[in-house]
Amino acid sequence: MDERTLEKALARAEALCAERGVRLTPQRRRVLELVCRAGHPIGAYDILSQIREGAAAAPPTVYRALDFLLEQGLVHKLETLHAYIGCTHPEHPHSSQFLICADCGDVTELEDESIVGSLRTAAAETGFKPSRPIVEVIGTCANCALKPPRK
Amino acid sequence: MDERTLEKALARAEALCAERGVRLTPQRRRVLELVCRAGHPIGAYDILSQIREGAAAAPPTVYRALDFLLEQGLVHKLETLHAYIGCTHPEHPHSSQFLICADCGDVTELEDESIVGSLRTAAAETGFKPSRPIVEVIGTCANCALKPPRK
DNA sequence: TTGCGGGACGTTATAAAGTTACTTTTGATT
DNA sequence: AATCAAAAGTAACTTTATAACGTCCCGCAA
Ligand SMILES: [Zn+2]
Ligand SMILES: [Zn+2]
Ligand SMILES: [Zn+2]
Ligand SMILES: [Zn+2]
Repeated sequence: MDERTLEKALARAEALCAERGVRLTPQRRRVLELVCRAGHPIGAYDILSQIREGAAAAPPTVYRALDFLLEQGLVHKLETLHAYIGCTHPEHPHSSQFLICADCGDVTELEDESIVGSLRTAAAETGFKPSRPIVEVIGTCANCALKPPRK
Repeated sequence: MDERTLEKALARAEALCAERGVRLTPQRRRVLELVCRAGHPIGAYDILSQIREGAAAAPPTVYRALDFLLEQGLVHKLETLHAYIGCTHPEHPHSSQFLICADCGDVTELEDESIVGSLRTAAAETGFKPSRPIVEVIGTCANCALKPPRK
């Protein structure tokens, strides 16, 4: 994520948190910044080591900030990667889907109504009430499909 | 999984592996048995501790067996639970979806064409080539929706 | 028969991800 | 100023997974 986009994302997060009456503390803001700046999924311990460049810190510091950011929908967790990524449209709560390129590591966040719809329908048929649908598709992105695999 | 079903599942696994020219060794068979017997998602270290009741064993023993069983499509991994479950229809390779009850822990394996279709369509729109679609829906199963939450 | 060569397994150690429990600080409210 | 809860600091620990290397066993070729 470039500097310009980052600024906007952080400003938007500030505004959202203010609106919701929750505190985007400096720590939380810092973690959000690191997640966004990475531009790709980043692990909790990667975040931690970057934080440690400026100050002492331990795992709970990062995990607490991530918990907050996840609750507020400002970041998402990619379960298959054990990594976190900034949300591209945090304004409204949503259930999104991720396309994860196994070659270059790029991730695309989708919000596809037809996927959500088919999930809902299938669940309803068995009487299941979904609360958190996880959809992570591993594969090859358009870019990487064109060129020989990296390495 | 009851004893009767278990027998059948193991026999089916034997047959499949023979057909494919791969070896369902005693270790692998034992791990498959433990996964199936559990009847619900079971962690690698739970499997390990059960194996240890009979003999010395270390994590790689279990993970290697699981890798084999995953490759052969005899078990699935639930990424959100870090746990493994027997496949209900291992005859043909497939990409399935899981409904995971957060209350009772029960998991239903679906093979829903409309979900797969909508995933394929959405991916195709961005030029993404899916190889491993992960779909795990956390929620409440029909049974648990009826009665007050456990605990 | 002997000597590969590869797959399966044993063993030790370590990495990576996440949590618990308890203390201290901070900041808003009264 | 006193109070209280949310946030952050800190140390230890648990859980999940992998790396690295050695051994055994079996099929097959020389
Ligand atoms: Zn999002
Ligand atoms: Zn790519
Ligand atoms: Zn299956
Ligand atoms: Zn249930």
